[in-house]
Amino acid sequence: MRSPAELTESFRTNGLKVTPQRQLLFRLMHENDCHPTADALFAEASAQMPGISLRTVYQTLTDLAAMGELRSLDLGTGATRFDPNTDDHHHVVCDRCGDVRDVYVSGADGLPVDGLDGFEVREASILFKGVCPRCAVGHDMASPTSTTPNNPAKEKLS
Amino acid sequence: MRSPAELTESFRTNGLKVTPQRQLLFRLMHENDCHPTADALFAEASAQMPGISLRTVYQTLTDLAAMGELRSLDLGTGATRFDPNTDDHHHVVCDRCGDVRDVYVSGADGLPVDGLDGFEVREASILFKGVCPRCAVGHDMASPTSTTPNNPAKEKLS
DNA sequence: TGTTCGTTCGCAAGTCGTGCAGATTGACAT
DNA sequence: ATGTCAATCTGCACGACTTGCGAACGAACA
Ligand SMILES: [Mn+2]
Ligand SMILES: [Mn+2]
Ligand SMILES: [Zn+2]
Ligand SMILES: [Zn+2]
Repeated sequence: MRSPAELTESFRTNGLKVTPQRQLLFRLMHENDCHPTADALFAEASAQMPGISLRTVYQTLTDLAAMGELRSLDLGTGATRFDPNTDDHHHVVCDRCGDVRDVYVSGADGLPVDGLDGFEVREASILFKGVCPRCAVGHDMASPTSTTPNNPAKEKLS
Repeated sequence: MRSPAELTESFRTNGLKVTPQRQLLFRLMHENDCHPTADALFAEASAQMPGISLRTVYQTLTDLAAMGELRSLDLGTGATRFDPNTDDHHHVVCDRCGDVRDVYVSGADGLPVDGLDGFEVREASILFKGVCPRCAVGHDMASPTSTTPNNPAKEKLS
């Protein structure tokens, strides 16, 4: 997502007003990497701007998504999540705590897909579900003396 | 999903009762390939059994999913869809009409995934979005004299 | 045929998101 | 600086989807 200054510029040149509420959300989303829900952003925003309405948070996020400044995600966790990262990437979500992280899958394009006879595909998203490192602590059946030495950077799918 | 007879057997041996409502849903789901919502199944069921409740449809589908007899899917189309196909497969959904089809992606396992540091992945699902052949008719900007000769069996991702 | 406990049903309630309309205010011209 | 006007904000009601609850019901078995 672009910087608050760039968004301000862009909004004004498009006849859109730059309100304090919008500026606040520009700031809260910029460089945010935790895929917040509208409600979570409403909580953060309310701390800095008491009286801001949840309706406005929804409205602004929807607008930003429509402009392509951010992506709205349905990860099956109940509420829509908003993502300032507009790169071509995918997600992994923790079953236990709902934490979401970005993942990058190389070579996904070009895989043979059987069954889409005639379907004109416009978008493909990959969603991983599992358990995050924090939630895994003390909950798995691994040997008691050693945590599984997970490769911190690269693993294989499934 | 297993046959109504097999499910009946399985239910009874597990101390679960085989009610007319359940038998009907066994039949409606068996060999169903259109990924219906609870409400759609409720409509079908009501035709054959007036008075059956939507609550019971939800209950039975949830139970079957918990037993692994079917899968419940959140494809971002609003309502949960229920899938008697328990194979390892994925889905493509039409943006316009919501139609869903099964797709099989080979080689998805083994793709290098960057960013899941420590996440223990238990499941990976791929969701394609696009336009189905029926909805594409007369709505695209293709040359007017020829429909795009889509390969009917195999295409490449994205 | 009677007992029992799982099941069904109807309704209330919960979650998430949107429609609406009056009050507010940013942007710009005067 | 002030006025104008349309875009925006807010609060509330509403819609779609799903689940909680408890009384009535009925399948399974003796
Ligand atoms: Mn992301
Ligand atoms: Mn399927
Ligand atoms: Zn977690
Ligand atoms: Zn379609």
